[in-house]
Order: sequence, then structure tokens, then C-alpha cells
Amino acid sequence: MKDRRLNATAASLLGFLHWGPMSGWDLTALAQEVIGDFWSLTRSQVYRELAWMEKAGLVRAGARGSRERQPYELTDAGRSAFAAWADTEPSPETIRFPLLLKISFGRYLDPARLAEFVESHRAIHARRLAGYQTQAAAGDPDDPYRSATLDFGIRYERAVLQWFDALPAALRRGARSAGRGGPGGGRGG
Amino acid sequence: MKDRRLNATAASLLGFLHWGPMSGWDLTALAQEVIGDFWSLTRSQVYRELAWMEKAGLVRAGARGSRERQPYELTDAGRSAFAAWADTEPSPETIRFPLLLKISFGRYLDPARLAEFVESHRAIHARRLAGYQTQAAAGDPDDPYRSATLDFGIRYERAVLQWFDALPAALRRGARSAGRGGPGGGRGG
DNA sequence: CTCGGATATTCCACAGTGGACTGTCATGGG
DNA sequence: CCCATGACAGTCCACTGTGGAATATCCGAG
Repeated sequence: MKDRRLNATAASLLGFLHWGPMSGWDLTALAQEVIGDFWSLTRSQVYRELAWMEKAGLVRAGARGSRERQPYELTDAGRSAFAAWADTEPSPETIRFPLLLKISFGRYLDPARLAEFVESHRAIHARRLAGYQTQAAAGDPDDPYRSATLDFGIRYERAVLQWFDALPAALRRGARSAGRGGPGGGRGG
Repeated sequence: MKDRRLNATAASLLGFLHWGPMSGWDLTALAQEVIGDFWSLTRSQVYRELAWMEKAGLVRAGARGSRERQPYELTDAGRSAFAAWADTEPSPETIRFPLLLKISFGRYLDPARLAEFVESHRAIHARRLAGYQTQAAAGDPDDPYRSATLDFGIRYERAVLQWFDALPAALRRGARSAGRGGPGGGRGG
């Protein structure tokens, strides 16, 4: 039975299974589309969680279909595990932003190279914003939860793009006196 | 020698070691303070990367100090590994936002409970915004890279807070125009 | 019929998280 | 002096998350 606590990824799979039985493949695709913008997950982990949840009795495996396709359906235990998860306080978000990391160490980078990185990221974010706006315009107006998460995406991408706009000037402004800040600061402990 | 490619966390440690020799403990604290807001890392991983980098010749262990304190210093190989990392295109950011996940499945949640979650997150983000603004006001104006990442934090937190403001209304109605022209638009600066 | 591409799962190495555990040193109260 | 406390410093472990390789199946185009 293994009463390890449900992690958020496993819980989201249970959430999707409320729609009906699905295979790992389907769940991966659906999750990617519906929550992929703010909850990263991978095929590997989907299958791993599914296997574990089956052993734990939260889902039930159906008969294999074609191409080894393995559908799973929600059990009552799964439904109540999901409900328990839904009732727990979510922890704060985590962000890992490699571009910001590089900017942090910008003094060791070639400014032109850094500018390239920024431009290519700008393109990515512009495309994402456009995609969200299309979805928001075309989306089901009766699903406020979907609208709410889309709205987050739109606001986030707008903030990032505005930051990009302000960035070149901000980086030039400090380019005067290389000033203080050399090595060996009071950090040695 | 093990020429596994440098990951971003290891690279950032090499970046900090440009300042001078430091122990894993110091590096953890420094990284938490300087890049912790957009690059999560843990003690465990810092020590693991340090151990690996020593075997790979990227850092050199000094003599143990008191309390088993183990300082590391940058080698030439480490310096050039860092430079190589600095020159590679950073991948897009990843975000994992448990609250958004719960909102996605909002139809299965008690609305009052969901509202509690939102309020407690609002407090966290308000505090973070205030912290960033304090730092931006007090910070060294000669470090444009620090200012740039702080500016990101400020814009991000503002966007999140504005989204929180719009959220209750969006969830109550059908929120059919989630995207266009909302209050997020012109106020970035 | 066969080849390429889409479907579907499995496996693995590595990266990242969080907490438990151990041990050291400094200091202040008894 | 002794020891309780807490900051410092590192180690270890289980679990979670990432990305890609390997494999196998089925469908449709040619």
C-alpha cells in the first residue's frame, strides 16, 4: 500500500483521470497542453507515477490496447487522494531562469553575446504571448479556471517583454566606472 | 577527468569562486542571496557539484579549516570551463507554480479554500516585492547586472499581484475577456 | 510489401529537493 | 569548570524531475 504522500504531478494525473480512462501517452499530451505552461512534466515521470499509483491502488490498469497502450482509470481511493491533495496549501512557485543567471554574471560575458541571448529569448516570449492571446480570444468562456491561468500567462509574458525592453538601457547605464566590487570581498568567512 | 558537461548550478559556483576561495557553506549562502530568487539550489547539490568539480580539476580543495570547513579555489581549467558555459545559449526558463495547478483543477476545489490559498500567496508576493524595492533603492548603482535582475523581480511580482487582484472577479464570472487590455498593460515601469 | 512517421512504453543517467543526521566550535549560565 | 544551546559545516538518503536512447507497434504512402 505504501502510503507515501501524493506529489503534485501524480495528483494532476488523477485530476485528468476524472475525465475518464487514459493512457500515459494521452495523459502526457493532455497535461502538456493544459498545465504545461506552469507545470513542467515529462513522459518518464508520468509513467513512473502511474506505475506507483497502480501499486498504491489509486488507479486501476485496464486491458492493453494496440501498441501496448495501457489505459488507467481512477479508483475511489484515487478520487479521495486527489481530494486530499486539492485541500492542501500549495507551496510557492519555483523559477529557474538560466538567462537571468547569465546576466548575473554579466561582467564575465561579452556584451554582444549577451544581447544575442536576450534577443532570442525575446522572440520566444513574444511568440508565447501571442499564443496565449489567441487562446484567450478563442477559448471557452465558460471555463473561468482556464481563463484565469491564461490570464496569468499573459501578464507574465507582458512583464517579461517589458523588462526586455528596459534591459539594454539598464545595462548601458552602469557601464561607466568599473568601480569597486573586485574579488576577495568580506565573504570568506 | 570525466568530461561531463558543466551544468548551470556548477557553473554558477565557479562564477562565485572568481571572487576568491570559498567553502560549500559560504557558496550556498552567497548563491541563495545573489541568485536564489531565480535559480534555486540546495546545500546537497552544492556539495555534490563541488566534489565532482574537484575530481574534474575545475576547483582545488585547500586545507580544512575549523569545523571541517573545506575551502575551494578556482583553477585555470575551472576558469575556462566557466567561460565556455558563459558563451552558450541559455535555455528558456522553467516555472512550476503549484497554485496555478490547483486553480486549473479549481472545479474540484472548495472556492473558499481556493480563496485562502490565493490570499496567503498574495502576502508572500507582496513581501517579496517590498524586499526587492528596498534593495533596488539601497543597492549599488554601479552594478547594472544586479539592478537588471532586481528589475525583473520587481516586474514579475507586480504582474503576479495584479493578477491576484483580477482573480476573484475572473473566477466569479465567465471571464470572457481575460487577455485584452487589462490593467497589466501600460504600467510596467 | 516495405519504408517512414506517429504512437506508446520502458529504461537510464543525471539534476534537483528536502530533511535527517553527525560533528565542531563559541558562549553564556549555573 | 561543566554543560546546554545554537550557529556552523558537511554527509547521506529517498524521492522528484529532466532528457534522451532504445524498443516495439501500427498506419498509410508509394
